[in-house]
Amino acid sequence: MKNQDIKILLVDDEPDILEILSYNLSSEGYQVFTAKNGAEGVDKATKKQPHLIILDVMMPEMDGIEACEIIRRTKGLEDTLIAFLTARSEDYSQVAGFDAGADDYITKPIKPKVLLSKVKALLRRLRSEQDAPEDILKVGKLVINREQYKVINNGEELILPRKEFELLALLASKPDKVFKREVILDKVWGQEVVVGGRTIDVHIRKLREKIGENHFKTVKGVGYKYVQ
Amino acid sequence: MKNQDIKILLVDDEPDILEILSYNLSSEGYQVFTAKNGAEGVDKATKKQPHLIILDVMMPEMDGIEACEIIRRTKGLEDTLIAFLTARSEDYSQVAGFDAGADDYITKPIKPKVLLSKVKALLRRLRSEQDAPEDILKVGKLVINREQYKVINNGEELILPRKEFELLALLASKPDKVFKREVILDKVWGQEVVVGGRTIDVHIRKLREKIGENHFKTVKGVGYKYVQ
DNA sequence: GTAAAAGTTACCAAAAGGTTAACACCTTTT
DNA sequence: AAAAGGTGTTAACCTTTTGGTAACTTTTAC
Repeated sequence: MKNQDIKILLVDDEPDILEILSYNLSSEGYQVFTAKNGAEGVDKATKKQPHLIILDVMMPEMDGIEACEIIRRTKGLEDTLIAFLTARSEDYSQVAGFDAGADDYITKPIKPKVLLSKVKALLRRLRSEQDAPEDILKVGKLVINREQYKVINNGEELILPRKEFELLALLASKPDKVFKREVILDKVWGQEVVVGGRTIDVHIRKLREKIGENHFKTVKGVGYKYVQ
Repeated sequence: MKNQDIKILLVDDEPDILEILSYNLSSEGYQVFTAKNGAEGVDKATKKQPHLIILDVMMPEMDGIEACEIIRRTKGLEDTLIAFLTARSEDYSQVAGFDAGADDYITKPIKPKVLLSKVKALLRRLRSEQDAPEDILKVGKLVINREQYKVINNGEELILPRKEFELLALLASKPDKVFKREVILDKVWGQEVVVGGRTIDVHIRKLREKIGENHFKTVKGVGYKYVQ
């Protein structure tokens, strides 16, 4: 995404601050909108759907924290980035602000360089961020990262093919539990798919080769289990 | 377990971070302790026995990974949950950290929502490990784990073939109750299967060999029962 | 004492799983 | 476009485990 496509909303009651920020951000190519108080800020946020909102904490009538809370509860704006503008001394507001859902702080007096680097950092996050808590499974020396489709065994990073990964993830999700062959087929292959009688075995074989022979126990007539 | 009963230790050299984390966790009701460096962290961990430790990776003197390794080797803290605080980019440390025994990662900059959901997820693990109702049957010195298809008799672990396991599980499910031969056939073999007249006897014989002669009483003309 | 029921043992066939190689089918690289 | 490589599956063959039976002995109940 280019800077020209990025919308930033500034909310502050001091026209000087608005002007300084606006100038600096505009000259980097960002689309800049402004609002003079919290209420107007909320209104413009809804209408313009900005990517980033820079909110002064101290404002008459509706302060930044209150505005932030409203924005966070507004549909379509839950994931909008919000940075607070605050005087360095106002320590209390930092805490309260993070609680309200702030993503970062910009302290006054504003240094253009710092401002721009913070904005860039925040927008970088916008691109990469997935808010879902990471899906990590750890069993002994084995770490399975479902999000990254990656396995670390004894500190060694492995990339497994999908079926092997899913089979491993299933078995390791409950160490020691025996998973019946039918359950494995259901969870890894899906209930409609029909595969031969040796298919699971072959995949187990590959996992034993890669992760270690002794981690996969066979329970004859039932299925397999993962043990540490 | 209520939040008031849960102890969380924060270890970071930056007072700001400690304050933000502390504020957010306290307001959820958790008991929060803090330490300013790795050494102090290890010390407080030993004294306070927290349920969860949030450790900054980058700290002067003793870093988080070193502290983690020490904690993992400390008696009584082997099962404490440990989460690392790390900058998103430091990918290498993820590998090293998991190797050192970390349970999860929290990336900076810290979003209170993400932090709290991660903490909740981790603590959910703590709870489910403790009070998950496992499929375990205990009869005297005999422990039958249906989920793991495993039997422990007098502390000795046995792996029984399926038919023997199921026969034992059936009889032990109601100690002293006599199971008629027809009932045993029905439950263990299934109603369609036809087997010879000595089949059950042979399996009982094998169980007597493995579990102990005197636990299996014959009731002539009726069936068998398991007694302690 | 006798017949029915259960115990015992050894043996065997079937079942289950292990192993390997080959194959179609993709995807990526050249 | 061809070559190379990866993936998922199957077929064929091998090994081990298992479940069951036959044949015989012992115990129990009447």
